[in-house]
Amino acid sequence: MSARRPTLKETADALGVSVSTVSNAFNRPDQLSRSLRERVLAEAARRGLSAPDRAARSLRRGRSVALGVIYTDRLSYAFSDPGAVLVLQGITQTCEQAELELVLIPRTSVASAEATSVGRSIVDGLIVYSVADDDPVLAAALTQGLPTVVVDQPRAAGPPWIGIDDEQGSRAVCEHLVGLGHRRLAVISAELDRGRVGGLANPARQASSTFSSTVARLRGYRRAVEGAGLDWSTVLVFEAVENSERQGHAAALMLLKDRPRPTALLAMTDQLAVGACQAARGLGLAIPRDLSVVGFDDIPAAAQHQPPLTTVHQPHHEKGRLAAGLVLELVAGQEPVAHRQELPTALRVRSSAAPPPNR
Amino acid sequence: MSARRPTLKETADALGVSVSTVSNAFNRPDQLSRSLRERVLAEAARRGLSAPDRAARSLRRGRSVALGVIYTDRLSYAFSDPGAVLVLQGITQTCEQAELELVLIPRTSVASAEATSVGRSIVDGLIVYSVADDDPVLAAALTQGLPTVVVDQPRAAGPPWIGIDDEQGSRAVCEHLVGLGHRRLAVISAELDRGRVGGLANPARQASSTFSSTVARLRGYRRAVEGAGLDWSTVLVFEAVENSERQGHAAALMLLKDRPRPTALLAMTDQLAVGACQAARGLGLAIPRDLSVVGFDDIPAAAQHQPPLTTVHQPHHEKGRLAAGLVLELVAGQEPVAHRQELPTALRVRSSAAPPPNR
DNA sequence: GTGAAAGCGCTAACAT
DNA sequence: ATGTTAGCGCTTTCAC
Repeated sequence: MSARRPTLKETADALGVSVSTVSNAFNRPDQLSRSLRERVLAEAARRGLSAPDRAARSLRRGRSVALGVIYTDRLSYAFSDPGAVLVLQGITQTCEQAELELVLIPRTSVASAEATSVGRSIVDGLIVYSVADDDPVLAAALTQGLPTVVVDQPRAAGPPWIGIDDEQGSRAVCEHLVGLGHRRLAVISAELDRGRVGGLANPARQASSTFSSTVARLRGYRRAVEGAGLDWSTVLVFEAVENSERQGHAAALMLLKDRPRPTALLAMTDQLAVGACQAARGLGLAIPRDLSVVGFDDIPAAAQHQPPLTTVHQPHHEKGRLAAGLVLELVAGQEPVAHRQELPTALRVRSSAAPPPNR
Repeated sequence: MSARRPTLKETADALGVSVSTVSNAFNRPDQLSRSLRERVLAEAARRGLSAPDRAARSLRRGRSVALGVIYTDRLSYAFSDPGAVLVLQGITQTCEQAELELVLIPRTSVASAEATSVGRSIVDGLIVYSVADDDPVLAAALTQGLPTVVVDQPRAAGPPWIGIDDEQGSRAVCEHLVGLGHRRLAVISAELDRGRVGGLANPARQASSTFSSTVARLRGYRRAVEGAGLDWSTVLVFEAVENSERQGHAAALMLLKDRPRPTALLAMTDQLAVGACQAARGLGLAIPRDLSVVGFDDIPAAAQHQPPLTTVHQPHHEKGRLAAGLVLELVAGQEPVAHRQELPTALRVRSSAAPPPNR
């Protein structure tokens, strides 16, 4: 690995021209004669200089050619969440078209100032994806004046926002269950706050949640439950500490201990639902005969699952595409057409939910 | 969105101290008194300056705090390939631990000099993942002296390499099929070259492939076929132009037209295999009764598939982790312990392959 | 413990 | 059509 990166100046000196000529050869072909430009580019290539240094260019121009993404907590989790992968794909697609790099920014564990750093010049705009209401990263980005859009959470954020109507979606699945005749329900919830306590969460803890999508979905369930004349306080809520089948499994095991046993499980994500199904099966319960399980997200695996999961569809890919497009508008200095875009969800009735047993 | 990003100088002036003091407050806490540091940091925070400008810092220091990834062709495809997603997750995990950003670098369609640009200072190291032998991007990175490691392809690359023994893996599945009694085989191949012609590929075209993993897998199949005393030229090879179920579907439709009909399909990826299964089913063929189908990769969906896919397992996640670790060593200036790491594959016998019918 | 000054590599305004 | 020049915002000796 050689030491120094070739520079414009070097190339210029070798050719006996000025740096700006070399710079122009790269940036403004029309500013010099065709032949000179070719000579310059050839010499540059020979020296391994395929383009001007990015850091210097960014510093000088005051902007880079990249978008950043910040995801809740551990960045690597984004890749184990099929929904997040689709969102990222949508974002990437837009970046690709705009020939922009995509910078995945990890959250450092340390709570230093550095930790919330999202300096301009390394990215021109930022997508803050699914972050807690009290996450300092949003404020940091905003005070820096970095063009920022929020995806999903926090819902109440000041900057442009793209997400779905979580409450409506969760209410729809829950009403479906209630409509089927279920009266004993239990919820497998996503994270309630950054503390991620996990386990059974009483109403007080539910109320203190700082993940606004979680809050909204919980509210949707609750509305449906109370709409059916049932008492929300009888509905057990288990907080999963991460979106994984493992947690869904653990949650179901816990919830199914309750007596009389719930006849339906409302999982806040499909992955949690899948894990719950496994747990139920391990307990000898057939789905949907002995137990109904519904999810949320409609990840690709939901339809493949046995039995196919009844769930709430949301346009992940679209969400990503639109979010990236919105940041681009912001970066370009345009006033975005739509400051808040709430994308529709749709109940997907498949076969993991059926009327409760012995009825 | 405010105009300018706050600077160290501004903060320094407001406080009546020098820029270097502010810089020290961020970078070398021990260089100033505790109280001054606190005052500085407070003032900085008030101005929305959470950290020094990244571009300026990178320029000055000669390095950034990021790794880059370049993936074949369209970056967004990486997110629709479950194997690639796992590799990215592995990479991300290592980045996270090292508190490094991950830059996904799109390939620009234009074949300009700019297109192959991977300037230092925006990334400290580069992972070139699954790229054609003749892809100019590798040479560009190398002549720039950017610490680079290759994952999967090209296999013969000069820089450190991490991948699997493709030939051994494909040979193993194919021998499995031959051992089951299959004599009429057909192959659904991954891309043969950057041109991506698609469709049936004769031996000449097969031989001209510039994707070295594809070449190796093809060779593995061939060895197994010839090892059984069969003639490779009777084995139809269909080139898929992308790794998708769709292409697998199209390929199978084509290959199953041949008479006598193949009794087994060797798909070079699980996604192609899944698509092939769908096509076969559409033709009224039961798997594995009427047709055996095997894949490669052992993506998570392979085991979930109906029927569970017989395939070749490879450690995607591990590959990503190790690759990122290797770049890190290079960046640190260390001579890497292992310059070439060939990770093991393992045949996973499940139920999508069985003895051929009427035998 | 704090400040002054040089310069990282580049671009863009201005000269020629 | 090409060159000169002044910084972009920061880090880092080196003085004090």
